[in-house]
Amino acid sequence: MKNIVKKETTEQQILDAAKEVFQAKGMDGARMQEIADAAGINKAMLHYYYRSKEMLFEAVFKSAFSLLAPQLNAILNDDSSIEDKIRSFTFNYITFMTKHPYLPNFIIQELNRNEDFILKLKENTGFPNLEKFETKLENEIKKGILNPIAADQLFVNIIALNIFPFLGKPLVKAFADKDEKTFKEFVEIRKTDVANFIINSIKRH
Amino acid sequence: MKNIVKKETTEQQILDAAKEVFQAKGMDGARMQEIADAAGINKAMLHYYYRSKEMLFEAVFKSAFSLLAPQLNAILNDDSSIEDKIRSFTFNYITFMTKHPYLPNFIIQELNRNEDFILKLKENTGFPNLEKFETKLENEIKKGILNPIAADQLFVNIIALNIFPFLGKPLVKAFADKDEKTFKEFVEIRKTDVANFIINSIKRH
DNA sequence: GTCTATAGCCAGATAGAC
DNA sequence: GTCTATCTGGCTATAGAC
Repeated sequence: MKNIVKKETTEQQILDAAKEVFQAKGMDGARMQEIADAAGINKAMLHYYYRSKEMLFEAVFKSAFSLLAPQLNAILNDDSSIEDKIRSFTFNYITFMTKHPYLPNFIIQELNRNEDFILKLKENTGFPNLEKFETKLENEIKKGILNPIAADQLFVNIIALNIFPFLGKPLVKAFADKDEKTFKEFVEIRKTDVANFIINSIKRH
Repeated sequence: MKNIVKKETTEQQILDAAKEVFQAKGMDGARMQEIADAAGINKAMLHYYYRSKEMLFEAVFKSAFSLLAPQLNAILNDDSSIEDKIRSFTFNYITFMTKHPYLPNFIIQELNRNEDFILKLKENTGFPNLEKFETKLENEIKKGILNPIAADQLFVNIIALNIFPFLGKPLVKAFADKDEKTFKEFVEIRKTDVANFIINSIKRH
């Protein structure tokens, strides 16, 4: 029986350190030396395990995106009502992002830097798509529960309202004169307010 | 009388080229050589006019932000009703961004990279603030025209819905299966749809 | 003001000992 | 597998001719 001590493999230590540095500095701003220091090992090890900076970055990026995709699929593919989807997504997403504040900016920035990444991601099974969401939405509109709205527009509205405060955090803090503490409170309120805002707009009165 | 030929100064040529390259690649990804090539002049000239890469970047950044700020002030400081503010802002902003698609991503990315920039910007007069918007909003809520909502939350919702599709363009294209043409149509629809979406949510029925 | 040439540095990658 | 030392190329910045 082996000791059950917290003994991560070197490979995993590197990946963790790389996540931290890449997410804070981006591909171009990150330095291999800084990643090595953060991992507490030698720079040569990075190349031993991941061959090149580019390949290490891709490993980090895929790992980051694979955290985000299930969040989106949850709203797109479960069977609850549109209203329930919106409420649970908003709450879960903001809770999740509070724990990973660098994540949205990292993904957006790198997707804009290199359009090919998105093609690689789409090859994977489990890449989010709107089909089920659209069917469900049209159904509820037909029933008169919701006002007419296009599925793509509604979906983009939902993720815009949830993601933007994290992307534009410095802007939001500056415009609305918030420090770290009041920004946290601002985001906390959104866990329920954003869903109310959306539902108020689309629900038939 | 001098010839009225299109003869920009070298300094302006450099700034234009730098805008293009910095906005596409970011501070870390941009290369002085590429900027020189885009300007059709020598690399040494960049340093002659702007001293260093950092200073050239700051000139570009300030110039970019000074395009964005008046857009925001328009909604915050004019005297029309909240509903009219939202309708005109949405239309104007999306029209403007269609012509400067790299702008939002550039500003957001660099603000996240270097938090000090926002402090420098706030020193300028004309930096957007919510005071007038908040007063106006509270007034209309009191009158019973609008449902209660906090000014900061509403303002962030408005800019989120307008800016996000440009920030997350690769994501939006991938999720909703759009090419360049259908993405343009999608954005075109938002010029009026986003305002309707917001007003529908906050207007008293 | 504009160019060519080059200094000086720094980062990614590898060779090779252990 | 892990380290130290080093190669190699590319980048910012400047010196100096015109």
